[in-house]
Amino acid sequence: MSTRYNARAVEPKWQKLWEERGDFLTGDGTDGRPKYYVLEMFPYPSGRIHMGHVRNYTMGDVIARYRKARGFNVLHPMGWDAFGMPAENAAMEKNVHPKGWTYDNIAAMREQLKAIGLAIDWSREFATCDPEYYGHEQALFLDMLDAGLVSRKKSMVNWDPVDNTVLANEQVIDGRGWRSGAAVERRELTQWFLKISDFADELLEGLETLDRWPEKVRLMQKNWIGRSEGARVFFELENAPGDNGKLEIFTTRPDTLFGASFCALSPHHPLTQTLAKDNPALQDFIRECDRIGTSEEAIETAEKMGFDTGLKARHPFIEGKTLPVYVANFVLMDYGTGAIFACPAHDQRDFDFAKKYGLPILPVVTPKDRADDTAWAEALVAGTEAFTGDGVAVNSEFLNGLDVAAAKRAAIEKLETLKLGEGTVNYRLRDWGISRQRYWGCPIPIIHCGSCGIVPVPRDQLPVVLPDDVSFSEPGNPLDRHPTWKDVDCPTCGKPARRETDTFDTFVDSSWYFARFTAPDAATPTDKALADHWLPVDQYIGGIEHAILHLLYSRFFTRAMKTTGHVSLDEPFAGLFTQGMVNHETYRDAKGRWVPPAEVAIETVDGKRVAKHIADGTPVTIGSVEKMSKSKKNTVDPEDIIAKYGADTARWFMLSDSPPERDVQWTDQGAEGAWRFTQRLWRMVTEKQEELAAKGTAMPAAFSDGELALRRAAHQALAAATEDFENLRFNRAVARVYELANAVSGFTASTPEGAFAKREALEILVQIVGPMMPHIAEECWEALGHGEPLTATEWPVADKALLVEDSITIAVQVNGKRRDELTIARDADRETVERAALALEKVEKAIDGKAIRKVIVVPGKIVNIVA
RNA sequence: GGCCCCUUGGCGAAACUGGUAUACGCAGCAGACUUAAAAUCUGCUUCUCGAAAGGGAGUGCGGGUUCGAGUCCCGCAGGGGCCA
Repeated sequence: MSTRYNARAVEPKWQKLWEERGDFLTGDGTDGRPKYYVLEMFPYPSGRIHMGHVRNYTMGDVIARYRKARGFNVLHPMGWDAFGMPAENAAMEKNVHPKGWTYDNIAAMREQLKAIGLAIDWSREFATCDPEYYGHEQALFLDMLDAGLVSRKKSMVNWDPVDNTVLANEQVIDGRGWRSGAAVERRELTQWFLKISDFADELLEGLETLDRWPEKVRLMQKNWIGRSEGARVFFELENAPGDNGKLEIFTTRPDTLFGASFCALSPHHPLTQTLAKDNPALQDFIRECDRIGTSEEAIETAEKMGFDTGLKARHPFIEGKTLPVYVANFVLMDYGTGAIFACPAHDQRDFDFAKKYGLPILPVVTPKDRADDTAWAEALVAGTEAFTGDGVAVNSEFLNGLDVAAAKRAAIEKLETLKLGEGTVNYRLRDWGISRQRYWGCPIPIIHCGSCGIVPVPRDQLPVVLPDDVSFSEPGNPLDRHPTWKDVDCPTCGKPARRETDTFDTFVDSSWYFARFTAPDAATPTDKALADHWLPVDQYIGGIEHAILHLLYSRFFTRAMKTTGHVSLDEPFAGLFTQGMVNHETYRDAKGRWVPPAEVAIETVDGKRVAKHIADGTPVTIGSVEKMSKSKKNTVDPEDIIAKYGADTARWFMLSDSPPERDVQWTDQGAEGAWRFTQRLWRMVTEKQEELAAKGTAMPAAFSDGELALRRAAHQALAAATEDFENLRFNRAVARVYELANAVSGFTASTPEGAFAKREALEILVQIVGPMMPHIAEECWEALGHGEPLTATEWPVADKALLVEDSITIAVQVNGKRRDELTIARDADRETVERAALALEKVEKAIDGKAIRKVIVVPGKIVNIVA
């Protein structure tokens, strides 16, 4: 009955059957099975899936199918992160409506995802641009507003003067808008904020409980939150205008106050703004600073610049000493208080600044072993680097002799006594600005009334729906330009008022979708009982690029939803897995243009790989291996691969070779290899079926050595692969499959016992393959005579008795060097093992008559003879 | 600059808790089958000396701990990430 395995015919057959049977529909969770929620980060509907999606969703699918077979009630949903700029760009470039473009893309991508054969409950699907979904999001926002978790304040933004829109920092490239190319300006805008910083400590402490998250991600979030202990210090100003008698600064190094040589204000500090009013030179300076952009990195790497305000600040500890006050470009308004005192000897930025403007550098901390070393201090002042390490305070009156930590405490104590400051904790984490001046996003449900001020849209009027009749012919926000949409009567006083025309940052949409999946049709944002049943997500899978923003926002949102009564937990994702990227070689033609892999033919000439154009044979240069990207054209289209080899092959290749957290390189040979294995598996099951015992044959009482070896191989592979699935080590599970397949291939059944062993091994093989290549596994399962699909079949259990060998082979070392090996009964005692080891000819030769000083016997592992 | 991670054959990689380094795959080589090719099957494939038997070296580099180190510790180099 052996024919070639035809994936193109077989895969749709099983996909149809699973759907008809409703195999992947999740009930309400009340059937008594333990729950398991597996989720992959939902895709942006760009219109086409890419290999990264295939890898991501295949991993989640293996987990979903494996858990289902293990008796869990699995929730594995799919949806669309459907708001965002690309839809508006398409509208501008191709004259299509964002809505139509998005839903068309969703339809196309849904079909592509379905072709991968994912075990997904499609009945729960939604898109974040569905008015139903974003209406609930608006309700959540209003709940948060009521709970005091929302604020409205002015903040600095990157403003693109051509597109008339705010840009995120990552959309500013070399100071220019990524789309328009216009020089980006810093502007102060009034925006809506979610008070994530209220949760800074909680989000930090919560990281400790996430023991199934990668250490790397937890560390990144910890750094991002950036908790630092320090002090606020009030400097009295001698000649400040108006009521600006005190300057409040934040410092993490109050121990270096005696080394202070100047104070510095952010260009956006209120005092700076006051001073600038009648100082054109300062106005020019501020403008120059603004040209650098808003990112910390840009500001850090820019050359230090300062402007002397002429103000003098009184030193809190030193009677009669005053410090000049500068405006400096490296001081951030958003961090601390927007003002600092500078100790050049012990801070690199202060040091660079002091050198440039000829300000004093006074070392007040020295390394512990250099306490009296004036030469060291002179060298520091003359050099180029500040000393930021731990040490001992000097030239600091009451702090002298204390180490940095003790000096900090003493300095804070003194400041508090003098009422000139206090110890405080500062966070790098800032509140989350969620206003975007864009059309394709969730409208912020607020009405601005001339009399009543800011009025929330009444809940019975939700959702505030985006208007369809908008134009993209000119830049700016189409909502703002719409002739009638923003005109509305004030819900409170009834007078004409105006809708908020900003929409939410799309990260808001993705901060709670995992909760909505637990009850996608609920009339409220969540059905609390169901959310509490299904959450947290047991295994979340996605790219490392979301290590901070999406994951931190979701953790915050979950807490905010708990505060507002929508869920009962703090941490939404119990387990997190960050998968690596899919890479491919790059190719360029003679003119340096990128060439897609599909247009390149590769041959081996004299052992070297040589590439040329398929079309005309012109030479192509093989470049480095990089992440698949449109710009480098080194992409492989999953649709092409599925059309050529089938989904199982693509899935198998994505799981083999590289560990899932690491990058994987797509190669044609690798894909060929995966395809060859599908064919081999099919042949193993369908050829020589006369060697197989009938289905359901009772286990014989005894087996020959060879038969027992095959049974052992099967059960050992099963036990190992089971553990690999538990730990998401898919590449190792793949290796187990190959090992077992090799064992089956090398076995010929010539007895009834052998026939039993071969069927047993083949069935186990197919079952291990099942979660990874579900279609061919079903086809094999059917060919083995099973009427019930594999999808509805329980995971097999390995026979423990077959996992241990009676006799084992251990290495025998002499002086730590392996000389021979020894096969001996598993339960042999130490003496027996030692005697057998010493009797080995090679061992005797290696000992060479020397006296044996010690024999180390580790049962089941090794013998080491020290001579 | 600080913190963190990584470095194993020609390549992707495996090695449980410190115990036979290189499983499994790819590529390559040789052979079988075939009129031929493809497909398939069998064998070989860390380096090195050797006809072989057998020996020596070997997990980026240099040290250390240990009976024993890919694995633990210290230093260095290269690559990557995050923060500055």
